Amino acid sequence: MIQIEMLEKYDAVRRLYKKSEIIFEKDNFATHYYQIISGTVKMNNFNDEGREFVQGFFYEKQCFGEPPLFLERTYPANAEAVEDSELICVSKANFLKLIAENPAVSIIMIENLARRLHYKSVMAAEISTQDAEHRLLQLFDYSIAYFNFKKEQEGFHIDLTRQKMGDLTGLRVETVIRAIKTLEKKGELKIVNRKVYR
Amino acid sequence: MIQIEMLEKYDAVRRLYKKSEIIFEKDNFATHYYQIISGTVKMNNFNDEGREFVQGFFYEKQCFGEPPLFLERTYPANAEAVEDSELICVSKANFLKLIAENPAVSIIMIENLARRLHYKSVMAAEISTQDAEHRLLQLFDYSIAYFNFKKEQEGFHIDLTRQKMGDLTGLRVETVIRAIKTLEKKGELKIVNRKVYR
DNA sequence: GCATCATTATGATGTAGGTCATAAAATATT
DNA sequence: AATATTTTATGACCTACATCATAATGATGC
Repeated sequence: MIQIEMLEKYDAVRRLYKKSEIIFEKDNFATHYYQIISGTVKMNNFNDEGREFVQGFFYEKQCFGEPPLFLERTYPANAEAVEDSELICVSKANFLKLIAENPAVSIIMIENLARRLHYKSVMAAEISTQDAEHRLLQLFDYSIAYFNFKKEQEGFHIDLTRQKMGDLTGLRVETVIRAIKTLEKKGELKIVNRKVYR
Repeated sequence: MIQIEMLEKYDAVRRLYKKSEIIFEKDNFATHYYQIISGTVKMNNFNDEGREFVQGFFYEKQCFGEPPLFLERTYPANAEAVEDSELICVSKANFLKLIAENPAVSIIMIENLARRLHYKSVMAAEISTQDAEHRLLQLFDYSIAYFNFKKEQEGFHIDLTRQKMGDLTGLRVETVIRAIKTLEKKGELKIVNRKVYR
């Protein structure tokens, strides 16, 4: 999102996080801006029974967890490294200074927040009123547009495990497995070698 | 959000919308920035069976539907006047010009988007993994902080009909009615004269 | 090359919340 | 004041998805 050179002018610090390491936790106050240099990060919530819901996955060059920096609020979810990852972070004060001093960055930040809000609006409507199959198709079509899924012979390869699909749609693995099989029969997608193509 | 005088410098136009009138529809391209002078607006989606999901209610001085203006995307939901309302709107081109020329407005826009993204993150996790009672309590607590609900003797008056509570949480009216009665028994809220207090 | 763990898979059973029907109370409209 | 509409309410029944059990397949590590 933001140029690394720019972040470095505001005393950015690099740090390595190991797979499964927690970056920040729900209900804590936001103290830093985080951007991914390499690796993958997910933001998630757990309900009272320990069931996980994934707010989203974040990849190289993307930032995450900024909203609370702009509000007097805590994080709405946890952030965890999905694989070994290198992050670059800037303190809240420096980050707000960076934004204030660089209007061009504000615009980037607006576009970024707008994109995420758009995704959440679409998925919120799906999750609350649509059935399992519909939710999954929506997730796939959205993921194709947002993540860097590759077009192969069979179509776009939806590079997510059944479990992750469930975590992103609020469904259980078994339901996902059954739903995508039905969708295959209906011709909405293809399953080749256990991989899902749309 | 944005000062009316500022909007007028960019050729803002005022317009009255009658109760139930549609302001814009899902899947259309965004052409204007909208801000409420008076009245109430809701953004909603309908699933295949015509069931409604309310993305949010918007009141005086608030704006809505900006994300697609910053992206090359269509609206993720419809916007409808809940009561007779007066809106002020600015064309997309003028709005982007306004943002570019007024860095202070960018910051306001960032805070605004951040707040809505925060709300959606909290509700997404609730809706996808938590039970009816939990979802409703979360909605109430969030609404108290965001909307202008008043503190009365019995507590904060949750000024939403059962139907609206359902539309915002993806639950049916009957489920809402039953859940809030159980919550009253559990002492989580009070119901006096059919009004809900928390 | 074997052990461990993650992922995909399938069947049986359970349950929260949806659906449908019906009605009383409150509010809006004429 | 009479009528229509909306909101709150309750009971009976139904269904989509969750849960639990069990296993085969594939990936990762030592």
